[in-house]
Amino acid sequence: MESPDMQTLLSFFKIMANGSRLKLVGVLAQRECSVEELATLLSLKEPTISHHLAKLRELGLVQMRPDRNTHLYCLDTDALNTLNKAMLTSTSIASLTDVEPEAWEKKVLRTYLEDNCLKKIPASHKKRWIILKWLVGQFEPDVTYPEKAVNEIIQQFHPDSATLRRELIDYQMMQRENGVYWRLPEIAWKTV
Amino acid sequence: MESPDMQTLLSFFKIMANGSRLKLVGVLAQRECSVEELATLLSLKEPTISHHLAKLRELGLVQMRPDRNTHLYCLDTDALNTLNKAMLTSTSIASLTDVEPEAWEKKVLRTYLEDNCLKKIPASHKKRWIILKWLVGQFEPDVTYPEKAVNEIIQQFHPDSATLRRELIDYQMMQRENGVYWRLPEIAWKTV
DNA sequence: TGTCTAATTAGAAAAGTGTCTAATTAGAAG
DNA sequence: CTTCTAATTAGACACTTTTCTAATTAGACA
Repeated sequence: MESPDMQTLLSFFKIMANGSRLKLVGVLAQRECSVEELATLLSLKEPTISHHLAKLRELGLVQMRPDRNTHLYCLDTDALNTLNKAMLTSTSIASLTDVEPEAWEKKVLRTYLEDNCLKKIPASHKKRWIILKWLVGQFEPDVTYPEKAVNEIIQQFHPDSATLRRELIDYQMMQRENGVYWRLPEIAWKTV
Repeated sequence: MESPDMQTLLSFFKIMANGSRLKLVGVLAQRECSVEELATLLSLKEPTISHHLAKLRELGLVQMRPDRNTHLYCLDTDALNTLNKAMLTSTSIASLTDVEPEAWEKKVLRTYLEDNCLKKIPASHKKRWIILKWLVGQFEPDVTYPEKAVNEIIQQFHPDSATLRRELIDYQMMQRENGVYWRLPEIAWKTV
């Protein structure tokens, strides 16, 4: 099924997000009306009605046909139903969003790393998790490192290797046994 | 089925009629996020995100739970689906509109009648139809009137009884045969 | 307890929107 | 052809909304 793009959906909401236009749609769902008649029904001036009708027409929601000396407007029920149906299921909404999903992690890394060195250990849990994720990436998988090697690698980036080493264990990104350390698969890490 | 009232529907549209909020919904449909994270993803400042989230919360579309030192927001998918479904079928829209359906006719009558007299015969088709509808109401149903009587009745309201009499026939609100006139049932009238 | 961090609130500037009046256009009817 | 009517367009004004910065609050952690 074809799902509407972000822009169409947004236009639809913007057009409908107005009491007067909503009333217009309501009246026109029931019968054809001239601009003058609509103006009377809604207690607004003709130009205001024209303006709203033009917006509704942008989306193809109403149609106009000339009749004698008036313009008769009516609702295009099919167009309304199409827009309405195609509209938001939570799944289709999700697919609309084209934000860079890793923007957040990148920003945290940019904030805390400079010249490939860790400026500071983040205080907050989530940020620390991201930094540790990056740090554990400095170790090869399926390789065991004696503690000394671990410290040396960490110290390339930050002097406090003791804290960071302990945190890697804490977050279950690495494991220690018999004095040697190794990387754990991502599936084992503590969730953020 | 319960259908939403005009006000709820309008609020819903207003809340959704904004690109930033639409993106927020999109992101939160996929996963929980903190305010700071959302700000990064959308390239906006935290207060702006807070502001939008507050609006989404008004409608119950998102929920918040505190976690460590952050607030995690997520989409209430059920609420979204409920609002979405309950929303506009063209029939439910029609039922929302509480405009006085006869406001138009009343206004035309008010415009052309004064002290129970017809100030002027409307030029336009639709308005003339409304005036004639009122005029024909001055005759009893199932009664035949000779032409002289018809003229006298019409002249109570307007001097040009000839034109108005002819129009009543034209619009098929009255019929004439063998020099007498009578009202036709509304079903027979020419449609406006 | 005090410090730090994330979130919220307050308030202001800028952009957008709804409605009006006045002017113009298009078309019907004499 | 001219006149009249309904609709539209143009332009102005008020109100609302979005976003920002600065200030405040609430809560975690040392």
